[in-house]
Amino acid sequence: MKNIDKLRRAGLRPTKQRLIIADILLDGPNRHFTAEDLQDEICASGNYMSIGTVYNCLKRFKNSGLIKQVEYSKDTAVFDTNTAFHHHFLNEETGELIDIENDKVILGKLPEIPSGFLNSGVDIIIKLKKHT
Amino acid sequence: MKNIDKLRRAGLRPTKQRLIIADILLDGPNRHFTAEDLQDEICASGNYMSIGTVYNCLKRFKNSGLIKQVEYSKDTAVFDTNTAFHHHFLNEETGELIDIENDKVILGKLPEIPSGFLNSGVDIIIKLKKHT
DNA sequence: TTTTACTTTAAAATGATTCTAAACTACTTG
DNA sequence: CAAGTAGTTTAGAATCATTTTAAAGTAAAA
Repeated sequence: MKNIDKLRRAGLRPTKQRLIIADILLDGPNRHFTAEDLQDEICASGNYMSIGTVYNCLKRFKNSGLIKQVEYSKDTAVFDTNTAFHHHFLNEETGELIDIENDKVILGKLPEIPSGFLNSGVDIIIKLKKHT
Repeated sequence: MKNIDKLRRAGLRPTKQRLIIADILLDGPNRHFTAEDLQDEICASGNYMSIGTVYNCLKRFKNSGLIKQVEYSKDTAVFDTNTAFHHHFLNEETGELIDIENDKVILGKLPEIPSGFLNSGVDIIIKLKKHT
């Protein structure tokens, strides 16, 4: 599907800026990135976009389900083009994330959910350090 | 053990400020809190401490293993007096965290660890929404 | 077209956290 | 205990990611 249609289908007006971002994010392989990473790529592709617009587009892409945001990053927001339910390895030294497909993990036992609540998703992070 | 000894044992010089914080954090039941929460409690206890000192003490308490920091909080750093290995429920509406003791969760299957690395810890977050 | 609503922009504002340099204090050594 | 020194606290400035603002621009609707 063309990116302009992905945007329309997601309920986003296909502006020049959103198409530039869609072309970068929605075609290639999955990746993790920050707003600044993306702005650099936009520059590298010969375009320009204010950082405010980058943030604004990322928020809308996320709210429309075109991308996800990684929940457990400290200082800087990290986004993820993999919108499937999945988990992550986290390289503690570099901060690099690696996807773990959902079927690679099985939870054998879960705690009782507090009454009045529903489980609305489980995030698993496996931290990695270099083997000595 | 007295808090002054907990500080000494952790390798921290027991200053007036660190003792105030130790008295608040290390005696009662486990809790999750931000730097600002703690500063409010310090005020409520009739003391005063600059926010810089609060942050500085929290960093040192954390590095000394007296407290932990919760890894997956977005805007504001959240600390945890529970230093045992454990997981969390996250109330998505309020941001409230609830501890999950480690033995309440069993991982039945784990993905293969990337070569050259070691698993250095698994964090599990179970997100909660209100039951309808 | 003309209008209307939504977007983009630069720049200012915000909010959490860290840094700075000076004043202070706990511990060490003589 | 006296004096030194190394670590600590402080207010305030600085930083950094992110959001807001208000004006100018643009896509879709009428």
